[in-house]
Amino acid sequence: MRIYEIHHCIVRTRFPPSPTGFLHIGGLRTALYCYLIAKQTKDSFILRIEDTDRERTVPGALENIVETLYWAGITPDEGVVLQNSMVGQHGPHGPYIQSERLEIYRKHAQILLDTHCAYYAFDTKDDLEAMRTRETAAGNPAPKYDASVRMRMKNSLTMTKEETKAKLDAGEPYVIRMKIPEGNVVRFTDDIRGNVEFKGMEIDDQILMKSDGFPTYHLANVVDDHLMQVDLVIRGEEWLSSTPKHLLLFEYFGWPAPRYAHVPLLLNQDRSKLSKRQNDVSVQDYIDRGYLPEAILNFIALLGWNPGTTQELFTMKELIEQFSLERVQKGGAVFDREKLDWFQGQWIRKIAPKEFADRIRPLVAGKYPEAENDPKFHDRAALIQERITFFSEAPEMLSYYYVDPAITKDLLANKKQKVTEELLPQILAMLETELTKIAEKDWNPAHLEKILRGATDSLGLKIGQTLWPLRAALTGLPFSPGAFEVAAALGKAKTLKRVEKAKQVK
RNA sequence: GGCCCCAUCGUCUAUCGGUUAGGACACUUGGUUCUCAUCCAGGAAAGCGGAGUUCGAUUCUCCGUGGGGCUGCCA
Repeated sequence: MRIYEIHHCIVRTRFPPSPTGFLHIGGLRTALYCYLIAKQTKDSFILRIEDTDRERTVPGALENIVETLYWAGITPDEGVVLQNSMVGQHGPHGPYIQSERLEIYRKHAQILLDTHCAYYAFDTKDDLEAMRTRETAAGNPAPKYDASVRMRMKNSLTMTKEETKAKLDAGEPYVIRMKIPEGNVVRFTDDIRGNVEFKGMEIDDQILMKSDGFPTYHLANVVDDHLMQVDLVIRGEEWLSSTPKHLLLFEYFGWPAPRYAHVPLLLNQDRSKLSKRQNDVSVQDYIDRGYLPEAILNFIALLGWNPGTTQELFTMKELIEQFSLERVQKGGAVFDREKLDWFQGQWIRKIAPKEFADRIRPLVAGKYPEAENDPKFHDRAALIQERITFFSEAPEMLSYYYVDPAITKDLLANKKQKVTEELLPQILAMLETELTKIAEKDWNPAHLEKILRGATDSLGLKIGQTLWPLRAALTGLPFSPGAFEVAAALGKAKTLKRVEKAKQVK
């Protein structure tokens, strides 16, 4: 049971990745869902960069994230955008990169300090580690910096105002922690999970400002979502248990909280959280392997969401029309490469023939320069479009147009086709004489078929027995488009030359 | 350990108390002018366990069990 009917109201959403690596496939799905909801309600999709962890920020990650989003067609209306292929920012609530908003966070942390919702803490990492060791030894299995230990640590709640001020003035490093009231019960309605209740939950005195002057996710996220007027937060399930902290922060500031929707995680085959060890996790990996954005989008949209109908293939436009949080699954979804490949095959076949040819031509020409100016390239490409799943398979599938294939006896003779080595000379001889008789103007699949069928019949053979050696002689491949098509496309001269060559194979 | 979330074919999922539990991928059988692919037709394949509510539970409740997440001066 869902409380919100989200279809008819306007919803601003945001996707806030951390530039700690290339865009993650799970992140792409979250971004897609955010984008779909915003577009569905004709509102804005914001891209914000959360680079508050300076140690984990990796160079180039930000660019990759933005470019990959554009590759997928998930284009932000506001925030970090691409302007003339360069990363830029756009919108009235900027900057949209958190490291450029430090002053804003500092100011808001001060508000919390002033209202006694937060306090300074001077404990060093060693102090904290010692505390954890001590508490664990005392039988506390999960020590926290909460009310139970807070009063024994070095912070502005245990020190006098003068002591605190002296430490601050002396430039001693400090963090700002969020003060958590005791014994609260937090309830909220998640747009995917319904009512979520944290009973008797112990929230820790979360650090809001780190000693390096950067905010943590919790502070920055809440402040930005409010300032950027985000209506709906769609994020991964790993954030579900920290939502009470965020809700409390909104309460401290006196701001209305946005709605939340926690999407289930993507899983490995063994149902653990999708990991690098077992899968390609960055979208870049899939781009490099040649997956189409349409295939990736279609596949991940359906990992955790379903339309309620038997439709499997979706364009972005259809996803925008049909997507709804109500139909998002609560449980995690295993990432199944085989199904992804099926979508890839479906989408590669949907490409217009001309575009398909234009896409594969550079690849083929890279290996066989002749293809560059081949006037018949489009016809050749058309024959393989439904035979390949990736563009990268094209060069091999078209190789025999540009180079004479290596032909082996093992390929020419084929048990399954009842082509024995003894029969081979007879078949090849027949092919040569019959093909020689055909006039250039009649050199087309239909006529070739008519002649070859007739000749095969009169030899008392089955059509497969003549066509297999022909196709093998022409392509040198165990599989390819049909013999008639290939012969027609190759032309009479080349065809005869290869049949001739096949006769020489020992 | 604590807190939280989740649970239908191998996988992604439909089902909003009554169905021969449906579809898709993968698998498999057969067909489609020769191979491969496409396409078409068919097959095998599922409600974690136990109580309860109900005339009737996959569906509602509870308890187990299992899986996952969080429990950082990471997000």
